[in-house]
Amino acid sequence: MAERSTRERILEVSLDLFGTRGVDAVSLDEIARTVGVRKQTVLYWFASKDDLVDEVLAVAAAELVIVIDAALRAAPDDPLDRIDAVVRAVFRPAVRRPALLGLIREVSRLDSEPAERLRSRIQPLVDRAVVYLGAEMDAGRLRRGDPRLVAALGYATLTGIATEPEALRAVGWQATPAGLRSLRDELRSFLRAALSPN
Amino acid sequence: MAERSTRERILEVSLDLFGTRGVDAVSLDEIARTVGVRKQTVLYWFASKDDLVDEVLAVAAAELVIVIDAALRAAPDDPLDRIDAVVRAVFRPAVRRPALLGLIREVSRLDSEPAERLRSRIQPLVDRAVVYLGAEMDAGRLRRGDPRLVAALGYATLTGIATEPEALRAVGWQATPAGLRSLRDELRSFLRAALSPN
DNA sequence: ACGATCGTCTACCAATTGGTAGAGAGATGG
DNA sequence: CCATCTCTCTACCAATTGGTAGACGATCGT
Repeated sequence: MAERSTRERILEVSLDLFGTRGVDAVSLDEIARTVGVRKQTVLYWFASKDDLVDEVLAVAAAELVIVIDAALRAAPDDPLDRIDAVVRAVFRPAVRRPALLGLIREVSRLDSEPAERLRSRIQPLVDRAVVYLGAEMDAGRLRRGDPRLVAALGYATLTGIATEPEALRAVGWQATPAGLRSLRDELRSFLRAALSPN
Repeated sequence: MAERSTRERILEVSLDLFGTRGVDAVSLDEIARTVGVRKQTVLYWFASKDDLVDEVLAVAAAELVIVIDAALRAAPDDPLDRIDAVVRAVFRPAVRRPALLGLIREVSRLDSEPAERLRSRIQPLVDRAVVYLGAEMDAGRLRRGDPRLVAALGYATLTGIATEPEALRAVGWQATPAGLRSLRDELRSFLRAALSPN
C-alpha cells in the first residue's frame, strides 16, 4: 500500500485532534507523538502552529465542499430531495469523522486570521444556499420563513447532531451500523418535516 | 449594590471564558486577571483547575434546570406549546450568555470525572423528556419517530443555533433586539414544524 | 564520486502552565 | 490586647508550550 507522506499524516492527525478536542487543547508535541515523529518534524512541514491550523482548516473545508457539490450535482429537482441529498452526503463523512464538522465549528473560537480565510471560502456556498432556499420558498415548495435563519437552523441541526456524541449517548444511542442508519433517517425526517411547506 | 464575593465573580468569569473559548484554552492566570485578582486567589477558592471546572459545570447545569423547570410548570398542556415554552425559556439566557450552552457542549471534550457528574445531573431531565415525547407521539400529538433521537435532534438544533454565532454571522444575522426576536420566532417555527404530527 | 538538497533528528530556549509554601493585612472574639 | 481566622498576596517550582539552531544521514543530479 502506498504509504502516505509525513505531511499528509500530520494533516490528518491534526484534523482529528483539533476537531475533537479543540485547537488550543492540542499541542504540537501530541500531534507529533501520534504521527510517530518529533515535534520539530511537524515544524519542518508547517512553519508554525497557526500555519498548521490554517492548512487543516483548508483541507476540511475543501473536503466538505467537494462532497456537497457532488451530491448537489447528482440530486433531483425537488428542494426537499436536494436537502436530503446534502444530508446523506455530509452525514457519512461527518459521523465517520466527527472531527470534520467539529473543526468547522471550532472556527468561531479561533482568532480571526485563519478563520477569516475559511469563512471567505465557505461564504459563497452559504450565499447560494440562502438564495436557493428563498427561491423555493417563493415557489411554495418549502415552508415560508427567513431563508437566512432557516439555513442557519438546518446547519445547526446537522452539525449539532454530528458533533455531539455526548447528547446521543445521553439518550442511549449507539454508534453501530444500525444506529447510524436510524439516526440518519431520523435526521432526514426531522429536517424534511421542518422544511416542508404548509 | 451588594458587591458579589470573589468566589462568585470567579465562577461567573470562568463560566463565560470556559463556555466561549473552551476549558483547555483558558488559563487560571487569565481568569484571575479578568476578575482582577491573583492566580493564587483563584486557587485559594478552588483547590485546583479541575475543581473549578467541576463547580462551574454544576452552576451552569443548575441554572438551566431551574429555568426549564419553571417554564414547564407554567406551560399549557399541548406538547407543541410545552416545547415552545422550553425554547423561549432557554433562549433568553442562552443568547444573552452563549457561554452557558457552550459550556454544556464542552462537556463532551472533558475527561470523564467532572463530565460524568454533570451527566448524572442532567440525565433525569433527558429521560423525562424522552418518555414524554414517546407518550405524546403515541397520543398522536407529535410526529411519529424515535423519541430518543428526536430529543437529541431538538437539543442539537437549539444548542447549535445558540452556540454558533459564526453561522449566524455567515448569513448576515445581527444580534440586535429585533434580530434576537426574529431568530427566536424562526427557531420556534422550525421546531414546531419538525415536531408537528402528520 | 561528490556537492546539494531533503527529511528527520538532538539540543536548546523563553514564556506559560497548574500548583505549593508561606508571609502579611484586616477583621473578630475572648 | 492579643490570638485566631479569613483572605489576598509575593515568591517559587517543575512541566509543558511554541519555536530556533544546527547536526546527521539519505538521496539526488551531474
